Amino acid sequence: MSPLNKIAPKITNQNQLKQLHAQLIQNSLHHHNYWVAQLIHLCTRLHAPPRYTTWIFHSAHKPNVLVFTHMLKYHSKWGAKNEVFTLFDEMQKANIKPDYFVYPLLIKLSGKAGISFHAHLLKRNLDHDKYIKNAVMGFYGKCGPIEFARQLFDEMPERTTADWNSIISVYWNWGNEIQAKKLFDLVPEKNVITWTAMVSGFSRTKDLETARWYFDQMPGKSTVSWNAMISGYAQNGFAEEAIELFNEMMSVGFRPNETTWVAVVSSCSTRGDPVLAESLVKRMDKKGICPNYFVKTALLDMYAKCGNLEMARNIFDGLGVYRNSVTWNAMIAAYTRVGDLASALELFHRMPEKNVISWNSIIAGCSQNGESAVALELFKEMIANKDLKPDEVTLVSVLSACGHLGALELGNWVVKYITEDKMKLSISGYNSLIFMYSKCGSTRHARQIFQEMENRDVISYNTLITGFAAYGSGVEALELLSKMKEESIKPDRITYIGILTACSHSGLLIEGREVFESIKHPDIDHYACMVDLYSRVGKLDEAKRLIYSMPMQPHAGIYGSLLNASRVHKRIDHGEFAANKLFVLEPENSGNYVLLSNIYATAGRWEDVNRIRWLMKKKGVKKTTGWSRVEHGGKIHRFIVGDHAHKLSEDIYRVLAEMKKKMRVAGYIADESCVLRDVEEEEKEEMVGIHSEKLAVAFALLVSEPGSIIRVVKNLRICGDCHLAIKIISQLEHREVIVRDNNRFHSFKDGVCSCNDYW
DNA sequence: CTAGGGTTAG
Repeated sequence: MSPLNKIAPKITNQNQLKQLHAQLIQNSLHHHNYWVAQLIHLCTRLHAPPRYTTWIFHSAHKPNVLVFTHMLKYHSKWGAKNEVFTLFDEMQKANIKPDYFVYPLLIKLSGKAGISFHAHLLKRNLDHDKYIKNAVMGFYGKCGPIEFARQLFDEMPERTTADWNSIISVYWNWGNEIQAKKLFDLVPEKNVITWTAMVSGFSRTKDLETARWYFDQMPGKSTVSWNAMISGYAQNGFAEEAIELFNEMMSVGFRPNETTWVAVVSSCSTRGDPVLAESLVKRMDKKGICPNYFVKTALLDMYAKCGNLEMARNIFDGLGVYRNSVTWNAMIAAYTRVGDLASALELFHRMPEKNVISWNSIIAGCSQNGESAVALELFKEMIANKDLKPDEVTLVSVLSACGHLGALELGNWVVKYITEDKMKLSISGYNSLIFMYSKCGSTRHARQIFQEMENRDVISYNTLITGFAAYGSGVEALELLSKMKEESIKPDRITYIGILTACSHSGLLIEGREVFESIKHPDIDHYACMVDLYSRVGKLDEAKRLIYSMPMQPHAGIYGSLLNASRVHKRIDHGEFAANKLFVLEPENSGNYVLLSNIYATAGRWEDVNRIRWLMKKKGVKKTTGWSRVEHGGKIHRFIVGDHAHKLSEDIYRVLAEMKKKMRVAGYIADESCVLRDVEEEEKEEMVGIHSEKLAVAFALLVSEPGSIIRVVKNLRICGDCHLAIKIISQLEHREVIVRDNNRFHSFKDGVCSCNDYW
């Protein structure tokens, strides 16, 4: 025996492995099957990269069973199915009979094809071997039917503790807590593994108290037992408990291994605390830990969540061949978290094997960063791929994007998908449905979903209340407030914002004031709602008094309410007050200048109109315009002022021209805003344009069924004359036109607008 | 060489 034999078991990192390899080459031993097998075994243990390991494998001239077996184990550890089966074919071609060690590996990896393996084994009479039986049991335990696994267990002539442990973990994998516990109580000789299985089982059902009970009762603990409990805490968001238990583990003298570090590092990610991150890294360095790729991925995520994107990217780049889908996903999520969609998308498109989580990360990332249209495009791309199945997480993001865009058609498609697939939704799934329907203007459906829910949380209530608020259904919103108190769900600050907005949009001054006074610690947004309420009902002096009495510095939204109400209620004094505050707070916002100038124009004060125009010019404020969007045929069409980009542009402008003609015949002036009188010709050119809403409406008229509802979505303040135009269109066409503006719905039918405070 | 612990998305 070579002295190298003594070195092999002591090898703990890849450098030592390479040294051993070099020595073998020097002694011309690297072709020997024994050493090839040894080296591959070490590669498996040390997570060596596939290229290196394959190279070692090929240095054997005539690989034997042992070499093949180790290579199979290596690939199966990486989950490389194709490689495993290719190797199995190669093995059969080389006329090497697979032995009792090979079949279990194959069965484990074969997925649904495991049944045919079982048949293959039965045919060859190989199914009596203990290991193979165990593997077959494991297969049925994993892929079902679970009864087959149980039958194999019951038929065993004698059962070792390992067999008991296997069947217990099968039940845990299927979430059958009752059977798992029943069997646990029957195990004649429980060992550490039996106990640890219970700890991890209860952790998976989020019952950490019971998990901890088993952990505490456990007669002898191993590192794995500690890991099970620490990971249980970490995965369920109990970062404090995980770290505390980790410290306890160290103090009673257990050595943490890589898995321990993964759990601890991920707890630190949950906390997002850079100081703790720093101290953990120091501790790891002091221990001289050589992190494997699991630890490195956890570290990547930790750095990303603690705000150090540069370090995260360093780890990502350094991982090289060890990058897997988890690494990519973590890095993509890191970019979307800070709003760097460009980098996230770039990585996403470069990523080799995208799984559901990759798609979910990028779709949610786009949706949360205001790129709802991109999110929906990506979703369509995702479902075009038949190998991928969107899950609830996907649909929550997609429904949210649908809501933001007012894409009811696609939203309904998602609902159909959920129904047809018999998908079981969690509370947040239902909440996203409420959100989608509310935002698309279907309060009836939103309410229906809300009523169908078995359990509701504060978000369910908030979403529906906010929906009612946008629709001006103040009474319904107030009813929900009392209903949630009945259900003993505590209203939070968002609830009160919703309620106050609802009161404000339906002119419920007394009720709103009552609610406002009941809020224990009103914050700036609650004051803003209250100012808005006073403003809208025309009590501008009260509004101004409230602004002065606020314990905090008012923000732009507060003066904005006052300014808008000053226009409606024709109060130049308050308008000037609010506008002057706004010119300081947000000098770039053109809307404020336009509003004040509109106020002057209505009063016929043309010098002041011109003064504001001049002020805008002097400050270099550009009039900003927003997109209007209309959904048709599951696609979002968006329009901007004077837009000619749409492929139906010509027809759209033709429809618009027809509309204008009809309007003129009906005695309306469609285009010119009253502000434009006495304004120089060149400026007039710039101001008029064709409003994006009008383009959107014209498009909708062009493509939609006669009599159908037209939904236009815009998130900026609408100018008065545009409302007028839409009003006229709805009158002439006998169509309902719904406009979402500033998160508020305005429904026009036969020339009547359902919102009462606008004119 | 069959049983317990690992990183990512809402």
